[in-house]
Amino acid sequence: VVTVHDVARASGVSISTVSRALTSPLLVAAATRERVTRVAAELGYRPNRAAAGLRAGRTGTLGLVVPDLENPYFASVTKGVQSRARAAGFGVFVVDAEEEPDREGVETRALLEQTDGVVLASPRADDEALAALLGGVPRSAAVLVNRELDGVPSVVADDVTGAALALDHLRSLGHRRVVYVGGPATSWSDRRRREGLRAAASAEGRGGRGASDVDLVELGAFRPQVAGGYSAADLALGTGATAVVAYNDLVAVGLVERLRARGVDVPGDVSVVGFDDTFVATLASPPLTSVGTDLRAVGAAAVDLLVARLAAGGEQPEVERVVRPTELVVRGSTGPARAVGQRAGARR
Amino acid sequence: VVTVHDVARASGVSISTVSRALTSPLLVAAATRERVTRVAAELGYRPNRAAAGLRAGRTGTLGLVVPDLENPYFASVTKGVQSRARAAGFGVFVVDAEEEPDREGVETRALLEQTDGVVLASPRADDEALAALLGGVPRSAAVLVNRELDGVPSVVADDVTGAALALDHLRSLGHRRVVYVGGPATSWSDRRRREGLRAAASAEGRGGRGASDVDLVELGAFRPQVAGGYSAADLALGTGATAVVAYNDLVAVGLVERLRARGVDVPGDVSVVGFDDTFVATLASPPLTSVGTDLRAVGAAAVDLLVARLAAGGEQPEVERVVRPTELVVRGSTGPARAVGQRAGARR
DNA sequence: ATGAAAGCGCTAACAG
DNA sequence: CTGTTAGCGCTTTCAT
Repeated sequence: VVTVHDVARASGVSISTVSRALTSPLLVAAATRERVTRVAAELGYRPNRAAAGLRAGRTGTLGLVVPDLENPYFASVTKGVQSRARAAGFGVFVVDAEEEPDREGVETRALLEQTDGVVLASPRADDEALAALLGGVPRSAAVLVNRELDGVPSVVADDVTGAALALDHLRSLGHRRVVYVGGPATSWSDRRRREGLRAAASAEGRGGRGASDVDLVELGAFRPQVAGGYSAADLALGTGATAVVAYNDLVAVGLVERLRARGVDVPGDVSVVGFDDTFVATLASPPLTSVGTDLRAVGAAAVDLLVARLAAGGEQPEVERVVRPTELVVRGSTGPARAVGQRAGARR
Repeated sequence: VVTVHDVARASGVSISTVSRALTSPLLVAAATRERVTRVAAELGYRPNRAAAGLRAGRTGTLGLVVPDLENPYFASVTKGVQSRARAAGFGVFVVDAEEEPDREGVETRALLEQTDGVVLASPRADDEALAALLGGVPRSAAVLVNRELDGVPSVVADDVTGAALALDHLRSLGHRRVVYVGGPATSWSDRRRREGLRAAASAEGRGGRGASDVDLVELGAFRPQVAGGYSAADLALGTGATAVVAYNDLVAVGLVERLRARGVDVPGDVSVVGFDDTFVATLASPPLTSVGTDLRAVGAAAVDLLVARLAAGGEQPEVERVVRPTELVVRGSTGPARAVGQRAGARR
């Protein structure tokens, strides 16, 4: 392995000049800098991050904790974090907490001490535990993704608006009774999505009829998986709603599956809207209308926040809350509401 | 941050004893060891990996390079690597090479020097470049996943057998003309899958009719995405085959999509088999029959290999090649071959 | 069995 | 602008 000493010897300067030439180019004469840089390249010198960090107090590393890497949602966030971090010169320690709040806590704590900062995506811990975890963060910084907490910078998608978009879309298709198949009670986004739906449902429609014209029925906590949607389908159908908004794309897929099995056509008889707009939405049949956001951009924004705080050093900027726009992507799973009583019976 | 010094002071011993008590328990008196351990826990001491590695020459870190984190295949491998590495006390640097061979090379090289070892999943580089990259690996170890190369330990799925299973399955359903919609020409697994299909096609059927009873038609390189399958569908149909084996699940989904759009029923008119058995296979409609392997186990096995080599130190064990079993998961996309001429015309 | 001391590779004062 | 000198936190001889 080639070290600063090798480069120093080969270019006839001291090791500190090598270090400076490579990390603070402005502090060394142009000629020297150029020579050192060239020699370093020739020798294939690569600074040892661990050593650099040990002395400088930084590690050049960021941590990322996600609940489940196999979930496309987090895969995208991870990709965004990874990519932006690399561009900023940081390596990324990725940890999969396997949906366990305890592991999440332990791993986050460990990362906070071994990295310059950590991105915590959709933490499963409750507010109290989270506050305790991130409370006395000294030199390391933490940024939340898809979750907000007092005093902690965060990047979230504008789910409230997104949910409203979904409801307005259904309203414009003539749906007057919409059911929401919700996710885990502890889910922060679930709360936001409900909020948005309620607000949009109680607001006047575009038609300006003066009073709310859409009934919103909210269903309880279902598992955020295909199985959850499958389980919820009969209940949803029983409400007499002509449209369903699902907690996420997977739930939507489960809903569609069960509805079809019962002979209910989507979108002919019932429209279904998903959330997150992961590639699952495009794969499903029919392809799902879904509310999504650019998840890689979310991850990248989180890194930006982190890097900004690190660069700021002592004088921390005020706690920033980035809200990324959401958009409704209309695909084949939503269509005009069928007039009441017009629904076809079970087929097949 | 609490360091060895703090623990040493609080427990009345020297820092070297603390270090030993925590890393080589056998070298210190039971009583001392216990006290130090307890104090360390009370103080919430967490060893600084960078510092430990600097002196000891290890980093306690593994690297993982994948072509695309959003690809469910690699998401699973990553999960397996992450999980096993953690269990073995290693952190994992994850790098997404974004399908670019150049970045792959650069990142791998960087990781090789900053970590104790790296797992290289499905490298896109050709044999030559790969050999150059991994050739003079000094102290760091490298393990390949889903790829083999002389002198480098690897973990691969038994795609040859898997492909044969798929073909036998189709044969048993009465299919006598099967088309393979292949992936990128540079893909190592593509070659193995073709091999397996050819071998099975040219072998006698279960019926022991003495001569090959299945025609295998191989189609050229298609993009390993849904779009690739969509593009290949018409060509595949034109061969007169009653069954299609796709390079992977995504391609299979694209095939099904286009076939259906043309009024060809799956599996009624044509059977389709995917590869990898990612969750895409379960989400598709109909759910895909697919050849898969436990990808998390693949990732875990790669870490095992790496850790074993690291533990071995000087006397490196011989180059191991782990071949993980594949299995055929039969779902709704395959069915009995329809008698010739019986295929229904375009519907809908 | 334990302590003292010497660095791992690098950066950050501190002097020139 | 550049060289010298201390260490960062830890492991590991080398003594004892």
